[in-house]
Amino acid sequence: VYGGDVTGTRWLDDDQQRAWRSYLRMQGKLSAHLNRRLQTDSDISLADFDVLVHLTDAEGGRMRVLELARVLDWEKSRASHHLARMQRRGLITREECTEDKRGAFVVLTREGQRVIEEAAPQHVEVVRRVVFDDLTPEQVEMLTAISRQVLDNLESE
Amino acid sequence: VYGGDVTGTRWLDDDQQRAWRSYLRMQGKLSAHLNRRLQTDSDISLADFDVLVHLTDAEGGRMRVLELARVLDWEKSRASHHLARMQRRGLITREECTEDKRGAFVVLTREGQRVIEEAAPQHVEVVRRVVFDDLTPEQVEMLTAISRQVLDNLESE
DNA sequence: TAAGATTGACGGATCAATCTTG
DNA sequence: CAAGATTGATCCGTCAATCTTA
Repeated sequence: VYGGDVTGTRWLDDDQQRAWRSYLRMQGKLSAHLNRRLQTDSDISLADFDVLVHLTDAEGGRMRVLELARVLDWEKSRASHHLARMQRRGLITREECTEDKRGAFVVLTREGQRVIEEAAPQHVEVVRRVVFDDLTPEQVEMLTAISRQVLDNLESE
Repeated sequence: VYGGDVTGTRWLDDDQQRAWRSYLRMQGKLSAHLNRRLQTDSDISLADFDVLVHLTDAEGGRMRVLELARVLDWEKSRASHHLARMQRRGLITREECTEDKRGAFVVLTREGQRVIEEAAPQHVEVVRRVVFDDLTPEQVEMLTAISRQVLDNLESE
């Protein structure tokens, strides 16, 4: 379809089609792989991982729900549902916010800390091996440039 | 976390971290955007789109379920569930396979055909505008190379 | 009324179990 | 038993509605 020709639409040329199909295939397989590894190695999802990473980086291992949603680029309801599941599994807790009684803090538990410390090195190792070990510095730079260009274009859509 | 330094793990260097974070952000926003546009413009998901595209390209608009799952790189149960939903919405039908009575054909309906013909040009337009219009031919080539390298590495994991 | 957050309903994805035909 | 396919349970993500406090 990306290369058809029926109407006046401007389709993709051959190189662009090749790039687009490779990208789609790669991104699907890569995220599936990272998720699977994280799940089998550390019993968490990529989403759990991201939450734990951000909490670890935050002062006192605590963050407001909306702040977390903002940095992760998640809808607030997604954050709420996800945090509820993580709380059930003992990875985080909630604490009430005394200054603003509408708000809530998300707090990393001991167990959550243990899990992320175990998971992070293995995860980075996989990312390095699968993505970066065989890319030249020039390709790495280009990947950044391309991603940023696309992000820019998305902003102005 | 991708840049921490606690154990003997080899972490990512600054350029790699920058590239990885940009990529993750880009891929999340891009797929969200494409899905949202397809949903609001044509009332289908990206997954529906892919199914319809492959059926359109197939002889007689018909394909075996497992064949479809293979080209889309989906689990067979995902295919089954997804096709059931698409059938409920009238986009496809199932026909029994006379040669091998275990199997089933998935067939594009008139409505499915109408929908994909309406959706495709708009979708390609968005992809071109958001991804390709501002990339140099060199960057397009590099995107293909990077994607293929990562796919290769995934094969041998 | 708006901001911070949770809830419920529903479509989507995965896994294991199942059913039917080869 | 294996291959083609469906089903049910369960988890995830989105949307709209809701609840509470500012």
